[in-house]
Amino acid sequence: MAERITPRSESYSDWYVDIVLNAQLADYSPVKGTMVIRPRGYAVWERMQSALDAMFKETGHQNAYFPLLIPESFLKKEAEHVEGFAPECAVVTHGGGEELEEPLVIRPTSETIIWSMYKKWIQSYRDLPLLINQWCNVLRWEKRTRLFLRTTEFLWQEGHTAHASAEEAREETLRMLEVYRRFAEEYMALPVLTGVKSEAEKFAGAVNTYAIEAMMQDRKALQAGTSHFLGQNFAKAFDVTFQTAEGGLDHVWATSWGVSTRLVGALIMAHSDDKGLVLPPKLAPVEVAIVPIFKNQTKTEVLAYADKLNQTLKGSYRVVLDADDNNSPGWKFSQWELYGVPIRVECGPKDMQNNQVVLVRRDSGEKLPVAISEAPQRIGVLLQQIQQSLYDRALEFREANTRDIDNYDDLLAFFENDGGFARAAWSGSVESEARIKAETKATIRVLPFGNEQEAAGKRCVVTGEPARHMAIFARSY
RNA sequence: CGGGAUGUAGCCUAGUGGCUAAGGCGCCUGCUUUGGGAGCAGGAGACCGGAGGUUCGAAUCCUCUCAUCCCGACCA
Repeated sequence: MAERITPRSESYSDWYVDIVLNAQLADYSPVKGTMVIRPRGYAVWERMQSALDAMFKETGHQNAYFPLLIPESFLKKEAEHVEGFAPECAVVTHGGGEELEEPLVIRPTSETIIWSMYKKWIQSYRDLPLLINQWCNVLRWEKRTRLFLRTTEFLWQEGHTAHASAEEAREETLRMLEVYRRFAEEYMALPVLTGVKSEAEKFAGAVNTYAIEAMMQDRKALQAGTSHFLGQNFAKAFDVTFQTAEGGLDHVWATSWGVSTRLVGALIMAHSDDKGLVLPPKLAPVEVAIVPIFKNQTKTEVLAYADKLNQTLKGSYRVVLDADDNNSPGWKFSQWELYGVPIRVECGPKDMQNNQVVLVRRDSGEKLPVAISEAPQRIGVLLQQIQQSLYDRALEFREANTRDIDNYDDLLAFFENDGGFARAAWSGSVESEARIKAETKATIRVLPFGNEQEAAGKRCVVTGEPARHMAIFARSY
């Protein structure tokens, strides 16, 4: 306890690890690349889940659960899919003490098992659309792992939908991308760019991959969610056809979309500071921590005063009263800051005399004395302000670190000296994207919607050929 | 997979061939304290990552091995 957190300026990745461990969000577990999500971290994930789940239900989706184990042959049915995932699959070869006839893959994603079932369930256009989501764990054998951001096993949500037409499936893909954008911005206070991924970055087996992309405090990009238009690729691989209203037979059109516990990592890296975690109020498991300040003579009165406030707030807020008398107030202040609680309420004898309490903002450190009778209302307003100012600050940071660049030397210099998001015209060729990656380590994070029009008349920043896109380049997680 | 680092009590660290492995934090008991990480007294807790070797003697030297972290390559 009371351990020093490495300052961001010294080492961003040490800082990140220190926050995760010291704020008790997660801990390393015995198997390489895996982690335990501790109660403080899991509570954040639960809040994310419940907000997202409600949004999925509102858009007509139902939850279901498909098995962890997938016959190895299923993965092989879609050519790009198997090529993309085979290297990172864990395979079960033995069960019940015997070697299995067919090895079973632990799901790296569930498209194949789901589409094998959709084949049974879909016969007619009347069965469509089929809109299913599942919350589960998946396993990808990653060579390099980082707490929350990339772990061998992680928790996520995967939506899989089937539609009667390409247009409808495309609409669904974009609808869910929009759900993710809203969630990131409204709940996580995280501004994101939306758009389509380049060929090199798209999902194995998709026709198009769309993503929300955020900037972290070290100016690197983080893909926070993806939504895929799968075309008829999986329907063809698994032979899923349906009778159209006109009596014909057609393959089903598909989408899939997901966000994972990586979002917790995004949340940490977007808002936290050298004192510890900073959580946006909407996702904070505890919104308000009350710290009474008392001496022996005043203990009873102050605790009664604090508890009265606690009881008043309880109905409306997620609040804890830290009545422990072993730790000093200063210790508690630091502790609740480390845990990222948005508002701390200090109340001691001086406050009692004035019928007030002191509200302290986690994001700014600002101390606000308020009349105790007004505290409940003021806290509500303050939580909203904190939520908003976290978003504003993150947006301001992103804007300040996004640069329009129109020649290759500047692009090289930008990633050499500054880093951030570079917006530049791009020909659309695989070679030029590969060259930028090789020389700057930056990749195309996203081709923002409407970028083609903007690119008209411009020349590719790498090759000088006529540009087809305005692309966002950045180094990424 | 390549490079680097690290494994000594729950955590951090000292100990680089020689007495019973040392200190800080945390933990337990008691007292005292409490407006920005409190103090005193007492206490529990370690086969020094593992195996083998060298030696009268190994946490320390050698060999092998395991694990984790960081950087890079790879990567929905």
